[in-house]
Amino acid sequence: MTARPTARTDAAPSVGAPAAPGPDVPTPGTPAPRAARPGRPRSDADRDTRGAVLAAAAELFSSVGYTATSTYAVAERAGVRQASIYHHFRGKDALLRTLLLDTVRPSLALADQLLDEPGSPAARLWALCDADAHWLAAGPVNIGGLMLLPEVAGESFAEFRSERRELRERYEALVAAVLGVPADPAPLAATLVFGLVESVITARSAGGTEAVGSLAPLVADAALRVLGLDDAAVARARESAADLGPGPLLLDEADAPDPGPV
Amino acid sequence: MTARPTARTDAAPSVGAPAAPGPDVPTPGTPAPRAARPGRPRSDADRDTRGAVLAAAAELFSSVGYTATSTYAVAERAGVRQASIYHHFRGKDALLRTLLLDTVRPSLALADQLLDEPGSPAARLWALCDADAHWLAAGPVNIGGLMLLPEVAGESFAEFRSERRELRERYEALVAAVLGVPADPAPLAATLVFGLVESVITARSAGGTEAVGSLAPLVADAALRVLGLDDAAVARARESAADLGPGPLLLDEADAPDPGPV
DNA sequence: ATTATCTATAGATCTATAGATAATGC
DNA sequence: ATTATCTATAGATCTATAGATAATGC
Repeated sequence: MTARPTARTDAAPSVGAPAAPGPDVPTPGTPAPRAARPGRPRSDADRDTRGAVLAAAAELFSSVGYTATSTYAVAERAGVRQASIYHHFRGKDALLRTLLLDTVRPSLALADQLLDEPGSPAARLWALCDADAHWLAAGPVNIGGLMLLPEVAGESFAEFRSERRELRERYEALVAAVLGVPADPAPLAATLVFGLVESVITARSAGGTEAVGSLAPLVADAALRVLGLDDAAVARARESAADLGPGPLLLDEADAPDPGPV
Repeated sequence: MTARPTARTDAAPSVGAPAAPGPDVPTPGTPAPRAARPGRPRSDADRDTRGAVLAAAAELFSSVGYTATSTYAVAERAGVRQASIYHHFRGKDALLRTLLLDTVRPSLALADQLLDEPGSPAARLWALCDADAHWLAAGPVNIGGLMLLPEVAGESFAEFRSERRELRERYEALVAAVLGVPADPAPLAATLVFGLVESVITARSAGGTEAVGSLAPLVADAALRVLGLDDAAVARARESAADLGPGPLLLDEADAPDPGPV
């Protein structure tokens, strides 16, 4: 008889309210500048409906959850009607699938680049951890939270899981190289390194963006310490990581969301 | 028009099927030994409906998700009818609230005990990390996954979040003691230590129980390495942790689920 | 003709309550 | 009288499709 809890906000969106003080709470960033009128809208180069839908889904899925977020809520935040989502995406799962692949692919590309590069394994692992941790800490939403959603275990997201397994294998290869052991029985320590990087996600969930602002290089340092490197070796790796090509810098630029009108 | 995806299994529960090879997939552990007949059942000391409902909820919430798990699915797995859940719990959220508090409270009790104990801070932090990591790795279900559910940010779970914040403060105090710095501006390294312990959860989600079987002491070692201790200091802490009272042992006993009839 | 949006809705859940039924234990 | 279970269902969503509408761009 009672209403079941939902993400849907039928009441006015209370734009002026102070909003919950919690971390990374989805605020009504784009207050839906949409003409609720049938028919194709007049051409507008600045309007990117597909991107707006994806951005809204990223915010809501990562903070509220996948199943707990209705397509209605995504549409409202994106400034379109619920049914319009289906013009751009096959279904709700296609939204999450797109977001997940967009998240893992830049990391995988950087990992591949670093595996080919010359230089000490420690420096390259440092660079990879720093870049991934920074990417997770500094993005406009806690995008990494998408990977932790239990629904990602479903079959719709097998391709993402496969690419993520590949990323993990890159970490394992680099960790093995740092330890000077064969990569085939994957070193258990790789789990710890991978977990250190991922810990940015949960720290950000709990403490908000500011709690992880300067965390990335500490994560990278910690990864090498876990592998048994001493202070001097860690410092050396950190410094040579700076000379490792433009990978991390390019990644940084992708952080900023599309600012809209030019 | 099309059915929306759901956790509900209307078809026969395929008990004999090999089940998905994935990690920690909820298998029909207790195949519902229930008499589907109205009226209070005859007294049975071995029947623990409340416990069965909680166990079913833990399995499904941690693997499928909170919103994605229907009360119908919980009841089916527990061997009762959907409405019977409400005789034992106020609502679906009370299920998750109970599970979360049952998860954090033993950890918090152990942390309090270790904070009072004499002995080196490093040894006590080692003991805490090992116990928590073991607890997360060895329980019958990946219970830690409950903490990572996005729905836990909701107001129904404020009490859990508060207790968890307290646990985090215990970690911060121990980390500060190990580092020899004041505890008030909480050391950033505590985030890394906390994250290392939590990484057991995501490692288990991805790789199953066997992937984290022997991880706990490695996590504890890694926590101290992250704080800058060298091999010798870590080894010393690990050994003195063994003499630190019965805390971890008591916790171990709580792992086993109620085996049912005696 | 194609594309991009909207309105309306079918059909499928899902949660929580109402109320019947039957055993318990004072 | 109380407790523990069940059957049945009200009322509230939620997803995806059908089909109308209007601008685009060849």
